[in-house]
Amino acid sequence: MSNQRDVAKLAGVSSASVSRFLTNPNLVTPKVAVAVERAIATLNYRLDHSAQTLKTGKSFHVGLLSPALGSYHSNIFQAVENQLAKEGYYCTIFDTLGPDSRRAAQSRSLLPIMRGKQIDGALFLPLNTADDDLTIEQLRDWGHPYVILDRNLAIPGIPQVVIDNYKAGRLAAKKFLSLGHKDFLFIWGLQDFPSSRDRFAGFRDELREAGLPLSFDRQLEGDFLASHTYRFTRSIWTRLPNFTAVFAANDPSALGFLKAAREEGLDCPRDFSLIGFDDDEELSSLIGFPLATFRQPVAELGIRGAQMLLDLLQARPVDPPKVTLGVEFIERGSLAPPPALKSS
Amino acid sequence: MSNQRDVAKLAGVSSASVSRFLTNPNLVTPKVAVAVERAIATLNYRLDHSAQTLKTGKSFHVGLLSPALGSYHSNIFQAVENQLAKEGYYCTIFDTLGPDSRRAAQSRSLLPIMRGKQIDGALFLPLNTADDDLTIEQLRDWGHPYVILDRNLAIPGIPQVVIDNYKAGRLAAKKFLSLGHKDFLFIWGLQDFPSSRDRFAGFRDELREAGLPLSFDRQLEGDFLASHTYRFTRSIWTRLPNFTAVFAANDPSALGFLKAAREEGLDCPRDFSLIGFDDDEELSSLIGFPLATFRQPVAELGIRGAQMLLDLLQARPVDPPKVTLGVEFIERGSLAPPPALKSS
DNA sequence: TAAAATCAAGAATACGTATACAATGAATTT
DNA sequence: AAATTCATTGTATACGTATTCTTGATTTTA
Repeated sequence: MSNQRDVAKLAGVSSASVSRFLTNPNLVTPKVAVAVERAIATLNYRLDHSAQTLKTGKSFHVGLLSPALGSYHSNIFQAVENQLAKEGYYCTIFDTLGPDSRRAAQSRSLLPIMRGKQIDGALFLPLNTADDDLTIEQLRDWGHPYVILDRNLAIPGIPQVVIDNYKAGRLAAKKFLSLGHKDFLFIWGLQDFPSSRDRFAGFRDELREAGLPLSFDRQLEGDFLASHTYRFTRSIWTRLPNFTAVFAANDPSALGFLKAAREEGLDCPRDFSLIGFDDDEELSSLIGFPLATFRQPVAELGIRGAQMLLDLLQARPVDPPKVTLGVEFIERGSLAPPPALKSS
Repeated sequence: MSNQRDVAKLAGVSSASVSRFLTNPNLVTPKVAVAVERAIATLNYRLDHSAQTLKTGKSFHVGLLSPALGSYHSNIFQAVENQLAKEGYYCTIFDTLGPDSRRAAQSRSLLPIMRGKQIDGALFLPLNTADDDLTIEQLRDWGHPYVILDRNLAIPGIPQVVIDNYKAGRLAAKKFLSLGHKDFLFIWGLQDFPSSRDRFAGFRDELREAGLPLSFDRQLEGDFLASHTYRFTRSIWTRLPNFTAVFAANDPSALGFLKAAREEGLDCPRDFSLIGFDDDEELSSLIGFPLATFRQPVAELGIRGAQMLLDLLQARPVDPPKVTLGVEFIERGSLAPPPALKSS
């Protein structure tokens, strides 16, 4: 491996000029530039990133604290990674689901991010509440820029990019109400998930304001999975109150519920309307069911988050400290007025 | 930020002792050990990773060259990450799907991995053939250890961990043959995918040896997606030869085909048998169809690959330079003898 | 008991880079 | 033509660490 001294010697200049050329080619004369450039090519020289980091204190490396789960997370990662690459930054995922990570978070060591100054900043994608609050607290007195993704925090001044799940919940309720529905069900995702809670809160608030509060027996437990929702729905079917409209925390839950309902002889949308979340076209087209749902701006979440972190890192003004992204409602055939109205 | 000198001063020892303590506590007297330990705690000192890397030439950081796609890839990542963490290594994903990555691969710069000595080694998860061969070539004269995952290469001496897709293809054919089937269809995944090709090759070879070669009109194009397979199958239905057994490159393809077949009045397994790949329990339970399939040892792929890389990095003997992992056949109700035999 | 061997810890140095400072020469102004 | 400014390059140094070499102290052996 060659270094800047070797390049300098071969090019007949000082090592300072080589460094200057690397930092900003305009800092040197065209003559030196070409000489250095040629020497670099000849020696196949590469900048030593560790030395650069040691000297400047900037690693051009950020951490993404995120669980390594399905496609939702990898979509975000992909968007983040691409956005960061535009300004020469790299990204390491610190899996918040690994066996060690939990212990690390609780021992207040803020994961291994603190390994020296290796990481310039962080994006945090919280999962559940317990450890996450700890992690956020640790991030706050970490001393480096960070951005929190997809988690609505009341604390002001914290840079965050969120998806407006609350508004989506209200929107779902509004849709149902405008069709004339009066008897609702809500199917939870994992209750730990802030997104799930926000969707519920919006749904509940809108209904409450319409004078139709959502009692506990109208809330079904779930875990975002079709299979579980299906089994659970079957097991409590007889105890279910009358309903004509169902809002589920995500598409698989909605379809799991649909399956159980069909086995009981109900049809959607004839007997009840259904709205899911997080448009899964593959799934619903395979089942051949036109499920109304919401589309989340997942890629934009990653892009905006990464851009915000980049701005913070370069001490550029961050337009708004908190960005809220809206969801898109996908209207499909699973919506209809309640049966009572239809027959009238 | 404090450094070893600060710690040394506070502890009343030399900075060399601090470094020694950090490297191996047995290198110093218990007395200095406690003094240093206390000073470290007081100053909240952290080792500077860049300086350590600069000095030692080891970054304890490996790269994972992989597309950031769905759950298959994030499962592998999670396994890799956890395994590496056991020996203190970290992992950065270099997305081989990003806009820059393709250009980088083709310009022979081996992605940004070469950024100085920042990366000690790499795991490579190839996707399609074109750029991948280039990347592999570059890895070979990179000078650092690397392991190739899930891509069967004939070149000997290259460390790789593969899943035996070829054998799985043969196994599927054997199953069909033992039930008495004689008319087959194969549904391709993306032809670029080595896994898809291997599954086909195994299937084809087994049938050929049984005297039942698989002609081109019995191979359907596909892209691993249910929706596309469904549409394509419908579009060529009338031109399809007689068949009683179908092997699809993955579960969604199989279910997409199933949907099209059902719309034509066929039933599985009454009229034909079906085998998928990469067990997707959620999906098949939601559809309520017992699809026979194969389960891939995805986690083990990541674990073995990471372990192999760790062994290479630490110059430990690597047991076999190439590890082949078998797949597990999941027998379910989509299998039956062909209708001709049944009626006899 | 003296000499040799072992050991712990301090002093000094190098890894590759970026940059403050000094020096040189050219270009501009008076 | 002399004085001043400015741009460009070279020299020297520091970032934080690991490690070699050296030194001084302790233990072992003859």
